[in-house]
Amino acid sequence: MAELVTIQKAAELAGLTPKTVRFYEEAGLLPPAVRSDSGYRLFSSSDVRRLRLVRRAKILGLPLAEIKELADLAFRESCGSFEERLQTLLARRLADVERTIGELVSLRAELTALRVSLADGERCDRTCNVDDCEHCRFIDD
Amino acid sequence: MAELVTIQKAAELAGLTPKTVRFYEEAGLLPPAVRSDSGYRLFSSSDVRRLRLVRRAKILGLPLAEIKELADLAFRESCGSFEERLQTLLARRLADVERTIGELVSLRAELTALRVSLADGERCDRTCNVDDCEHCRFIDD
DNA sequence: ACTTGACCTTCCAGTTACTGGAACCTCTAG
DNA sequence: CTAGAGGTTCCAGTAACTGGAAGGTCAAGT
Repeated sequence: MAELVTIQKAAELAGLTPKTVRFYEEAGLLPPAVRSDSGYRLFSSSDVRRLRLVRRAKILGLPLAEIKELADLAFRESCGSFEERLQTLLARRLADVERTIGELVSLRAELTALRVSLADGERCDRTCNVDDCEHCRFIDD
Repeated sequence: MAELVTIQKAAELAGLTPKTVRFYEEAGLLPPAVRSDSGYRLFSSSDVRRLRLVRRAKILGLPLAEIKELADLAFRESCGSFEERLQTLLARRLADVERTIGELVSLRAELTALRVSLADGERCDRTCNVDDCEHCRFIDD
C-alpha cells in the first residue's frame, strides 16, 4: 500500500489525462486525493483502481452521475450490490444504444436518399429568397 | 409579402419553439427580425422559409456553424452553390453517421456480453476496495 | 548556486445547442 | 380595468471535459 504516485502516473495507469482526473475528483467521482507537503496529489493503487473503474464505465457510455453511484457502491458497499446496480444501468444503456442505432440507421437512409436526389436534380442560379423557387425542395418536408 | 407573424406563429410554422428561434437569431442563423413598434419580432414568409431550412438541416444532424453557412448560401447566393455545399456537408455527415453506427454496434456487443457474464458470475460481499477481490473483473481491461 | 524543463497547482473561459426562470412589457377580450 | 396570453431581455445551467494563464516544485546538469 506504500506506493503513491503523482497525477500523471495515476492518469496513465488508468488511461486518462491529469486534467480529467482533477475534473473527476472535483466532480466527486473519487474522494479528494491525499496531498504531499508541497500540495501535489498522491494516488494509491486503490485510487488508481477506482479511476480504472470510472474509465471502464465511461467507455460503456454511462453518465458521470451513474458512474459516481457505481463507484461508491463498489468501494463502500459490497461487490454484490455493485453488480446488481450495474446490471440495471447496463440494461438501460443497452436499450438506449439500440434506440440510437435505429435512429442513426434511419438517418443514414435519409441522408443517402437526399444525396441521390440532389445529384440527380437540376440546378438553378436563383436565390431561394424568392418564394417561388421550385428547386429548393430541401426546405419542404 | 405582407403577412407578418409574431415569434410563436413563426416557430410553429417551422416546427421550433420561440426560445429556439430567438437563440438562432442571436447565433446569426437568421438576420435580426424586423420589430413592431412595441419591440415584438415580426417574421415574413421568407423568414419562416429560412427557419424551416435551418430545422431541416438540424434534423440531418449538421452543426449550427454549417447550417448558418448553408442558409447564407441559399438566401444570399444561388441554389446551385447551396446544393453543391450541401452535397459536401452531407457526405461528411454520412461518413460520420456510418462511423458512429459502427461504434455503437460494437458497444452493443460489449454491453450484451458483459451483461451475460455478470448474470453468470458468482457474487461476493466484500468491497472492491481491497486489491485482491477476484470478482471485480469489471475494473480490469 | 543557478538554470532549465518537466511536473504540479488553481482558476477562468469556451465548447454545443439549447432550456428554464426571473423580471418586466404589451396586447386583447370580458 | 383587469386577467391572461404572449412578447422582451438577461442570467444560469446542462455534460464532460479541454485549453490556457499564472505561478509553485522538483531533479538534473553546469
